[in-house]
Formats: sequence, structure tokens, C-alpha cells
Amino acid sequence: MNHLNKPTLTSKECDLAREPVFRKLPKESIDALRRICRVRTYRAGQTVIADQDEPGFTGCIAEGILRMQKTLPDGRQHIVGLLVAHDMFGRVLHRRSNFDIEAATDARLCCFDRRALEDLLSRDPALERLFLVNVLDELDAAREWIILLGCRRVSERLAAFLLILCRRSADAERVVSGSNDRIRVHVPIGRADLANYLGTRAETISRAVHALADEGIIAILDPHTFDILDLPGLIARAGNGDFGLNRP
Amino acid sequence: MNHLNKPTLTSKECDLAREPVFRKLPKESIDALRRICRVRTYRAGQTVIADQDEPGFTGCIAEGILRMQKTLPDGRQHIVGLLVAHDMFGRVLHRRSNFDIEAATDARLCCFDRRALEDLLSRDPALERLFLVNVLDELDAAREWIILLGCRRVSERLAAFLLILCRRSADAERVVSGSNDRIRVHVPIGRADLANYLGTRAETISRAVHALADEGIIAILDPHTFDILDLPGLIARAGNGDFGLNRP
DNA sequence: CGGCGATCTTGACCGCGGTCATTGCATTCC
DNA sequence: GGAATGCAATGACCGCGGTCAAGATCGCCG
Repeated sequence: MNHLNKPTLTSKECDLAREPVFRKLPKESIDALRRICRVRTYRAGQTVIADQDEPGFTGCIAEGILRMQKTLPDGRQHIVGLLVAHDMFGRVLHRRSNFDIEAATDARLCCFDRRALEDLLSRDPALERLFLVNVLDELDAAREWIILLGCRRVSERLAAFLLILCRRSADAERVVSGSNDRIRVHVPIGRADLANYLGTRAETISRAVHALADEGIIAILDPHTFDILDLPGLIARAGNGDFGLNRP
Repeated sequence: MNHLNKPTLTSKECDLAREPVFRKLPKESIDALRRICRVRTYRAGQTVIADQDEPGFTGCIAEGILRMQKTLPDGRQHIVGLLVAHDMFGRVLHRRSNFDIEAATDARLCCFDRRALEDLLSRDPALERLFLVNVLDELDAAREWIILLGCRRVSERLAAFLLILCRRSADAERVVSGSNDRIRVHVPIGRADLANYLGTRAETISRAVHALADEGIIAILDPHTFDILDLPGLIARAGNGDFGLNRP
């Protein structure tokens, strides 16, 4: 059983002031946001925003994981982004979505009405600045990912992905075992999603994972749980890129 | 001879009001911009902004082509973006550049002092909004590119790239030949750069180009000049993606 | 004019990774 | 308990595209 695939949805509402993205905002901005905030919950597999839709809201994730993906006419799929708790999703100032946004796990979302948020943005420079900086960071991350897909082999991409998971403290925890401490990471998605994210196939992911295990870089506890045994080795495998540093 | 590799640098200054990006701005915003604008010229191959630099300016391109690229520790390179005339380059609100920005051809740039521009942004909501929308479009384009690299084969990527060139009217012109009209496109960069952009190698680019020619989809006039003979065929090859629609 | 260097092209080879098929191992449902 | 379902793992095969090497083409410059 993978607890990350079945988050327990608590009944407490969004606490926007506690979201890292909004923390730096002045109190009145947060209050204004809170006034246009509605909670929505989705079950794994449900579509939040469909490709080419004109959604009425954007928001941020309180709990769960969303995947942004595109399905090509011939059926091939690609995930352009995984969004975890505290990430923003959707698109202000833009009519149509260019991707499907689906719940990869059960999810609870704090949603802002699009119109109301755009009004707010126009009247609140601090908020608009926050969004600008946020989008700039996303752009950087997207370009890092372009490099990942453009000139790295699958094993390197997998290593980079695991490093990103390591850096997200919510997904990683230090585990003391014997004399040396390991980093435990939970992979919150299945092999197929992971393959679509890394631009390859589930079989290749499987082989790459076990290759890392054979080299002693990771240990496989179960298909969704690994221990990082050799962090420097993993970093070397990833090609020393500084992944995820933009998204602390 | 490839005239696009050696643009003649005219002596006239930037006419910001005529740049499509700025056209919608109120006159006073444009005037303010013009006041902090300096022209810089670069020769092909020169570095405009180095990876990890903290550049003192950003700007937009009056003439020429810039490439944003990253060189990995092991020497592999990847181009994350080609910037042509009227595109913005560089990064407001961010200390360090994550990429090299180099002149792929001789280039003339309208540059804004970074500090002055950031001051301006804080005081001019219309300008800040323009930047936000601009960055959102770049993010969309980057994600399209992620899909291109993540789940399309080289011949499809090449086809998509040619379609983007077609849609940039400056690079494409209709040519009447006999009864049917062709679209002529100039490829402003060499095979090696193109390979780094499309995530492959120069040899593979060469083969893919000639494969398209063998199928009668394009005609090769010289290594930098093609005629599109079968636009629907090219679109089908590219997988019906709507490339470049974000950047009209 | 002739040699030289850069770029593009083409061929031969082969390895990474895509594809297909099979197996194993859970969990769920009858 | 046994059948059914879903995901992961593994093996066999092979094709796309990376790599290396050798021509081809063109512009440049002595």
C-alpha cells in the first residue's frame, strides 16, 4: 500500500497564510485572496481542467498531486509537470488551457475564481509581483527540464528526478540505519506516469531503477519507496545539474 | 552566401514604439522605457550574458539572432531557446542567469538597465502586466517544447521547427513557381546549432532534412533555404501540434 | 588559380531504448 | 479459495539515432 496514493483528506479549509507561496504577502492581500477562495476536492484520475478548456478558476494545492499532461492525436502522452502540495496550478490571464490537469492522487485544492483573481491582480501590485516572480521561476524550471529531456539519457533523467524528490523535504526523510543515515524518498506516482514524465517507457524506467539498485546507489524497499544509499553517486549520475533549486 | 548570418547593422536606433511587444503600451510607458534604453551590438559568437552571471541589463532584439544555451560539465550542449528580432531576452527580477546567451548571428540589441527597469516595473502597472503576460507566453512555449523533446522523434521535431519558421512571416515568403505557390523558409542557423536545439546531432539533422526532401515535402535550395512543397504533409509530420501559435 | 578550413553530406556500425510477450505478485471481487 | 484485475519486472528482438570516419561542397585567402 502506498499512503501517498491515498491521502486522507482532512476537513480543515485552506490556510493561505501558511502556504509558502503567499507567506511574504501583506496581510490585506492574503485576506483578499481568502475571500475569493473555494475548496475543491478531486479523486485520483479526475480531470481538474481539460485541454483547450476555458477554466473558471486557478489555485494552489493543499493536498495531493496534480499532473499537467498533453495527449497527442495518436495517443502518445507526455506529462509536462507534476504539481505537489503548495504549488500553484492553472493560468491567470489566459483564456484556454494548453494541457489537461488531472489529479494523480486524491487532491484538495484551494481555488480562486479567475475573474475575481484577475481583478485582484490589477488592484494589488504586491500580488501581481508575486505571480510574476512565480511564473519566472516556473519558466526556469521548464528550461531545466528541456535540458534534461534534450541531452540526457534515461538513467540520468531518473537520477535527476530522484534528486528533486530528495530536495522536497515533505517527500524525503532521513532514516538512521546502523551507522550511516539514508534518505528515504517516496515516489508518489506509478511507473507509467514516471515514464511519461521522463520521456520514456515504463519498461525502461523499471530497468533504470534496478540498474541504480545494482550499482548500490539506491535500495528498493517497494516500487514506490527507495532509500538513497550514495547521494554523491546519484548526483554524479544526474550530471551535476542543480535541479529543483528554484523551488525550495 | 547566407544573408541572415551576416545582417547589415543599420545605424538607426531602437524604435521601441514599433516593437510588437510594446505596441499596446500607453505612450508614457514607452517613453519611460526609451529613456533607459541603450543600444548594444554584438558579432556572431560573442557572449551577451554568461551562465551564472548577474547581468546589468535585459532587453529586446532589434536585429539578429540570440541563442540561450547551457553547456554541461561533460561538454554536451543544449539550446533552450532561439530568440529572433522583437523577442525579449534576459531576466528581470532575477539575480543570476541560468544560461549562456550568445549571438548566433551579428545582432543589435535594445538594452534596459536592470535596476532602472525594475524601478519602472514597480511604478508602472501596465508595464508589469506586459511582462507577466510575456513570461506566461514563454512558459507555454517552453512546455510545448518539452512535449516536442519528450515524445516526438527527430523527423517530427524537425517538421515542427520548420512550421514555426513558416509562421514567422519575417522568415517565410510566398514564392510563385509555375501553378502552385511554395513557402520559402530561411534557416538562420547551422546544422550543429539546429541539432543542439532539437536534441540530436548534426548528422541526424542532415538525414532528416534529406528524408523530408525525398518524400517531396520540402525542396532544398541550399543548406539554409528550403521550399515547403507540401504544407499539409509537413503538418502531419509534426504531429498536428499547434506550434508557434503563442508567438504570433 | 590553388590550397585550406568550415560546414554539410553520406556510409558503416552498434548501442540505447522502444516494442512485444511473458511472468510474478499484489489486491479485489465473486 | 479461486478467478480477475492491475502494476511491476524481465527477456527477446530490432530500429532509431549516436558515433566515427570519409567524402563533398563552398568560401576564403594567399
